[in-house]
Amino acid sequence: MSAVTWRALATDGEARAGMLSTPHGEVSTPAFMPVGTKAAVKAVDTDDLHAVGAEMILANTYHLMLRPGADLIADLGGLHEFMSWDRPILTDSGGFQIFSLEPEITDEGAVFSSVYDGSTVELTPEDAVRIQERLGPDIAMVLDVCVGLPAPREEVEVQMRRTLQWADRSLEAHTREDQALFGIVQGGVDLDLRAESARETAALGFEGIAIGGLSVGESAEERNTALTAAVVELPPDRPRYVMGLGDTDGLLDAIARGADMFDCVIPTRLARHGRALTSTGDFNINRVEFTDDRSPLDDECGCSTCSRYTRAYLRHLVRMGELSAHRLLTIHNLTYLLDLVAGARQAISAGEFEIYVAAVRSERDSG
RNA sequence: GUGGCCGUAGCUCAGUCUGGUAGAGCACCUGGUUGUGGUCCAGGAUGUCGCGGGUUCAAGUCCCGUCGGUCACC
Repeated sequence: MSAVTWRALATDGEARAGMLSTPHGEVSTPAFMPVGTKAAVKAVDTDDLHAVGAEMILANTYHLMLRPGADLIADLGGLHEFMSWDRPILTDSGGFQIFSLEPEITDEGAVFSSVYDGSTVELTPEDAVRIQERLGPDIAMVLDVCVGLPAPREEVEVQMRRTLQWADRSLEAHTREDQALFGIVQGGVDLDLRAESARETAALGFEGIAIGGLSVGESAEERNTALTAAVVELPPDRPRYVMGLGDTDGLLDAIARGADMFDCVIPTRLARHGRALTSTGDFNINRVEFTDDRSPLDDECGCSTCSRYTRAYLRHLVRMGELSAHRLLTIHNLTYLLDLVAGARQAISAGEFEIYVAAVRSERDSG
């Protein structure tokens, strides 16, 4: 019996709408997962997350193993109880930190210098699985090696094969039956490597498969062709998760190619930097033209920020460094992206996904 | 009243001794940020150098005067 299953509800071309079932409930797909690296989506709380329509969130193995530690979280009842979030959680394995923190990598694993105190931290694929079993998310990810692009083909190939080896070891180490383990496809923007990685990863029998190593420096076109090359090799009855992707065009492109799940720091990070995502394009609320603007961030948005506050007020909060600015903009940006994928789900079910994409882009480009 | 110090970008100031394309930090204006260190990065705009006169090829800088601020003393 699988911890996590996915079933299709509708398809439109390659795009698919479906339902992901997890130990902590169901998630409609395509789904966008806000990022809560340290067991917190920055600036908001779980009430806010429910209010903006988030059904599943993401946390991070590397950060949580260091602070406060996986054993402590396990003692306190696991991630869900620890952070008071009773819906599905997915944890990233620390693979992205292999990209962003540049640890020493061997066949055995990765050796980090802790970002908190500089101490040496080793993380093997087995460690990542064991730690995630302690943390207790609904979905755990295998430790992978995410390569920044552009990179030499040899480097991409070496790390893709290493990721496959690690995937195999991860499955071997995985014991919790109430937790799913997802494999991760690598291969950069090389179509043959992508296809091979996808085939081999799929053959290992994961309950779901992620496509990683994208949005790390390649062009949108390269990303899309790499995505297609991978997706066609994946089993149609398993969820497909594109890691780290979260700009409007990227999401629509990936959904059109059959992707089901996404996460990205864009909405939350940009919010803390004063940038608002809207149906007519994104902008920095700091701009002087908004000084006396009485309109909401987005006329079409129904979030609690847009229903109550003007651009002029939000600009003031951002400029003064008021903490509420982070929360209010984060609520709005998450609402925008979650509404975007909700619209995609609806359009797929109605057989109108292409029309939806055209409408979203047309409105954005007119604004 | 006498003496000292100060007056340069929106703000705080460097540059004056030893004349040679007017600067920095902050603030301001744009843009960037993709499996997160609330950062950071990259560009940009900004000046009657208090005012007047003099010396000089050339004055923010040297000289004279003057205005304003400030401190000390009487």
